[in-house]
Amino acid sequence: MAIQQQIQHTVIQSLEQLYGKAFTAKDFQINKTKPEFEGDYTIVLFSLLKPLSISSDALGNELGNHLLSHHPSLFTAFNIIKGFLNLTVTDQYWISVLSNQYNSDTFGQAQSKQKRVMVEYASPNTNKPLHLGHLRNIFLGWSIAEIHKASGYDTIKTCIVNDRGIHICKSMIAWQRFGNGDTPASTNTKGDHFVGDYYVKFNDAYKKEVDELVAGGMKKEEAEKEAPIMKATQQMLLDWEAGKPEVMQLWREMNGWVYEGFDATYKRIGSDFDKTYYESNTYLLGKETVQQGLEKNVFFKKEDGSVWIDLSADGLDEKIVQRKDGTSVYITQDIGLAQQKYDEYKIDLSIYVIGDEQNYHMKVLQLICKKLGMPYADGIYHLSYGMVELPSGKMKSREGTVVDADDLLDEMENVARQKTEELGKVKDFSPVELEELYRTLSLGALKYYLLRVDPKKKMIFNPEESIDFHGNTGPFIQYTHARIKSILRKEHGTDLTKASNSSLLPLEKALLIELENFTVVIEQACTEHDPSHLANYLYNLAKTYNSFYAEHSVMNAETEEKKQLRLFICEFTAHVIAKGMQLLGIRVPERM
RNA sequence: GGUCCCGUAGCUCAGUUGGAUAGAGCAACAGCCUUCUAAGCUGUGGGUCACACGUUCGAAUCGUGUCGGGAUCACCA
Repeated sequence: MAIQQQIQHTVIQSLEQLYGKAFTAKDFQINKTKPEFEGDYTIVLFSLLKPLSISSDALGNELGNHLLSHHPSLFTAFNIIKGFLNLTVTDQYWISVLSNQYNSDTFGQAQSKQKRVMVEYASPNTNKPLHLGHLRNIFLGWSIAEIHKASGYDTIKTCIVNDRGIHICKSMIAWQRFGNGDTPASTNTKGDHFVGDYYVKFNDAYKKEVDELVAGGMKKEEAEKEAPIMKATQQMLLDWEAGKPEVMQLWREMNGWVYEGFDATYKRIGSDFDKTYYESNTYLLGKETVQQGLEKNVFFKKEDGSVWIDLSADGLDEKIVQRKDGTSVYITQDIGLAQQKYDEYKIDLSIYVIGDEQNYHMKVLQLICKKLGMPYADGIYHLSYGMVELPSGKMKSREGTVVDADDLLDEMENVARQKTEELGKVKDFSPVELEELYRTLSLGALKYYLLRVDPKKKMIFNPEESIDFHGNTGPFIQYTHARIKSILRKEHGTDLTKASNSSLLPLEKALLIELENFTVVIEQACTEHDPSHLANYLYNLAKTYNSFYAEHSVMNAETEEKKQLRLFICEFTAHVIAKGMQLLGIRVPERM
């Protein structure tokens, strides 16, 4: 049990015994004691004064003494300052944390909750390569899945690929017209970039045609509809829907190129999926649901045959769920897919990692599922994240200011190489080991940069700062790990019993307090769907360790007992850093 | 216009189930490598927590309003 919970229990017990009144954890607050005061944890007494009609000094003294005399192994001292009861936890308790937890590989892995969660993330289009925004999405999705796993959930990572529609036909038409039979292989181009280029070519050609029509006297609006290339694209969509063989073949081939490109990027960033859904398979889903909804009177039909739901009672608008021609709209497909996910995996929770521009849409989706009485409705959670902007403003594909994922990864790796060479610490590494290290460091920097901030906030991506390897960064934490490992290559802790009676220096204790908190942080990151808590925790842990490292020698400790104690603290810290970083999708090197 | 999100140091961000004198990093300046990795450590300066009012013993945190930024309100996906 975590220390804060233990304190809570003991306080509730003591209050019951002292005053015969039953309190719950909600009736008072326990905080970590501020560093300028003596003590480890603080009970805020104010909320208890009225129900007990007692002064804060009297309560503090009685409670403090009671706690000390009844739990001598837990508490060693207390003081009261202005209504705050500061408790000092015994060194023996912290050392026991070390001896109990250190050896178990399962520290940081909660027991199974017997629940299954599905995390959907990435969700790319097959007409554009992945960009910086996708990276934030993918890193968040991957991490939140890992965090749930560590919290005891069964997890399924999934991806819905937007592989059909008018926009996909655009790149197909452009390739037919301008491709000259080129392929990614023949041009030595990564498949997703290859196809993305034709999407751009389409837009160029389209704009040219529109301009020509306008120059010929047509109105812009009309020209945009009448442009021959657009008409051809619309025809192609119809042909696709009709399953015309040559269109299907081209579609499959071009999407295949894109998937090869995506897979290379996924592999590079260490991401994968257990299950991939394709919109071409799901876009017709949801029709039965519409029927059910009509029968249940959740939906209603207008004169023209279109089907709607009225959400005005919930503060939203009327929303269409089926067109008058009987086809599904976006929301209907999502309802259908939600049902399919549930049918296939019997999931308890379904997390959607999607940008915050879809907040309204996801709210509607969940509300409709609820109104339809779907058992999975309450388990839907939209992990909404803000846009990634550049210091110069928003990324705009039309203005060519989109930060391409592959380019960015290349650049990050170059910086990692350059910095590593400057420091010259790993000259004995083989070329393969060096490449591995550059990848570990550059990805660590990028992932940490994108994960350390609250997902729901939009963030500024500053190319120079994100590439920084100092301060609050991934490489700082990785470096701390490598430093510890360097010590541990010399010697490991062997005997903690010798140290069990020794007293702890402030920095030793500070480290143990933070280490003990690891599982609490994982749980918090899980329930709040927010990996940034974990990222900031790891940074603070690494900082504390580095202070400790600068202040106290491990190998030349004052006594053999101290040396053993510190070796164990080092191993425990390295373990927590490695495990915690893994939950963020970041690897830690042995040397750097 | 309706709804939702955001506004904390020059910059990027923590801190928000109400708690003590609001914290980090970057940038600037000053120190620390004959001892375990200086991608590190220590210190200095830097704040009207957008603003106003309210609730409270106590507000960056809760409420109302105002200002500023963003998203969304399609028979697009």
